[in-house]
Amino acid sequence: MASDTLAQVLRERGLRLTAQRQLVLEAVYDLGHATPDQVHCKVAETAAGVNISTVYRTLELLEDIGLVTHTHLSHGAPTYHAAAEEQHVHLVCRGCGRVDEVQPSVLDGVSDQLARERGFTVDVGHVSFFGECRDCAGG
Amino acid sequence: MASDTLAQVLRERGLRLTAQRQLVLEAVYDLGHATPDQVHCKVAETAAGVNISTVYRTLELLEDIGLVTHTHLSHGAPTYHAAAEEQHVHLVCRGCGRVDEVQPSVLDGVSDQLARERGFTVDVGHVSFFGECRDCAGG
DNA sequence: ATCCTTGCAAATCATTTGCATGATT
DNA sequence: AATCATGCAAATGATTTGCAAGGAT
Repeated sequence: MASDTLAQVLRERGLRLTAQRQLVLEAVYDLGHATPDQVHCKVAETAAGVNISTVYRTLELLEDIGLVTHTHLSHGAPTYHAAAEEQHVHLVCRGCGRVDEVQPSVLDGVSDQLARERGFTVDVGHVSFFGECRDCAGG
Repeated sequence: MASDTLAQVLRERGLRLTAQRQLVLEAVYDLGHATPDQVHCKVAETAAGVNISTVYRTLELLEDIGLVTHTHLSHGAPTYHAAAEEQHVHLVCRGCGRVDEVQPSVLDGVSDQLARERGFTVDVGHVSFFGECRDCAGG
């Protein structure tokens, strides 16, 4: 279970396991992709008193620890998601705002080419494509 | 010249040509990729009194008009660049922060594949890859 | 008992907006 | 002269931080 990992990693660092930290981590797992504010709302469903600044601090901590990652979709809003799911590419639809995911292998060709021609190593875990999804294109 | 286009487009809309608007547009051309703040600094080199809110308003206007575009690189900072150069892919180095550019044609394979398999139309003018450039990888 | 975490409030930072003054057409 | 644009300052929204009180080990 995820909370076991959390407890363990925290202990290794001499940090403490708290209800807030468990809730924030669960919220990230549940939501898939979420902004700090959305995480805060989700957490509030269970524990209304949790402060937004605690959410920020906890997300930062969880990212440090390696349990979550964040990306910047659309207009600069940071969205957090579980680190285990890191290896994917985001497809963000400008029409409906939906965030879809695809295998990072779609980038194999590009990343090879960029490595060869530019010496640039692409971080395939942090790629987002903006555009229009099938539904929005059809309508 | 660019300012001719600016004057012309403004006139068509019943808007006015001002020194500030010319300066902001020039700054965007000069800087290549720049945040509102960087544009403001550049403009200040010539006209110290220009207000930051004027820069924001002007960038928005220039984007409306179609002379500049903006993208979100790295941690959510919006960067503006000339619309004429829109068709390129950004390579953002996490090491040194440098922003390089490549032809959007590197994405031909991926965008074809996503269109076929997902029905997703990639906006190739707004793609950024994060990673490590040759210099940073070597050191 | 120690010292990490939290909540609260204030501080910051980026961006936006209202309004009176000043500039462009 | 008629409006549009600007500067200024205050408002806003997001995120960060200081600090004292509370909680985990």
